[in-house]
Amino acid sequence: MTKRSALGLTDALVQMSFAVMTVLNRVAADHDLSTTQLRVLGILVDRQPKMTELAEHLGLDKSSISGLIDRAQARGLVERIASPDDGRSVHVSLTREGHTLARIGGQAIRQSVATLVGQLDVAERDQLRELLARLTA
Amino acid sequence: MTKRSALGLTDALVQMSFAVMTVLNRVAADHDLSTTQLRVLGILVDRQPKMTELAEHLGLDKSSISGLIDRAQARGLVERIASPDDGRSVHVSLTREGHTLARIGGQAIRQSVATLVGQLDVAERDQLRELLARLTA
DNA sequence: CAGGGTAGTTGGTAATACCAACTACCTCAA
DNA sequence: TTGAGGTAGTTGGTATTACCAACTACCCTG
Repeated sequence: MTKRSALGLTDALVQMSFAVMTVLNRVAADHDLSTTQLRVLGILVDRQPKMTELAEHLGLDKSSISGLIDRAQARGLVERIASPDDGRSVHVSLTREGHTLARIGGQAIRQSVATLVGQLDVAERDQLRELLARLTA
Repeated sequence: MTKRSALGLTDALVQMSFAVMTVLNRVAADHDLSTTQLRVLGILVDRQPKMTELAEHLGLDKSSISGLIDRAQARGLVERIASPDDGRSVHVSLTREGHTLARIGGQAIRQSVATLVGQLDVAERDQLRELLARLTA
């Protein structure tokens, strides 16, 4: 039975996740963003999804996206672009400023998370990366 | 090689954390709780901290705790207990119902997270658990 | 025993996220 | 081709979360 290690693994994963979320939260707050907004920026770096696609990606209701994008747009971070194919659809796209902030935020996250994993040597990090990659696959 | 793994580790950790938070969120919602409330229950399982200690533990402002505990108390999940030592302090304690919900929630989390790590075999889980344990240490 | 510090609450604000209802648009079938 | 039904997004209303600043009640020290 794997019961003992399974229990410990869950706790470790949850604890780890809170640590990561704390980092994300802090990085976001440093730039006057919420974690969700920072996440949106990260998503938009290489995509211009429709509102609904963004909602699915984030696991949020589409009505939550409207306000989120409203605020980001008011700050000049994103643009709404009418779909040429479908008069109902709106694509969301980073502005130049949004791209800059996404890049800065990404760097800050990488740096902070790097601190988190600083305990591990290179081989262990590689091991961890591979194990995690297997999970999300 | 090195560059790819360095970038990939952060991304994998962040993605994993969102996956875990989604699980926690869903489990909490299943019992009409927020993630924070579920977390509070988890903390209180083996402690009766003061409000301020709880705030520190959660990384929240003490004023945020008041409302949180207000709502949990209104639902009969926790009790405020005046400190015998200090007339200003209040200890927070799970009620019997709160304990039950904490236990049920913990099981649900373990089960859902177990699904997340289902891709890994026993040896890999053990490896992952050890690596994560190293991080939080 | 007065003055300064600490614990917790209150009030006010903004953001997040939900649901339900709505508008505008699209598509398909009669 | 037109109208019925579905889809995309917004709006309005509500609850929660979390913050800060101001407040009350209490503790401790000089």
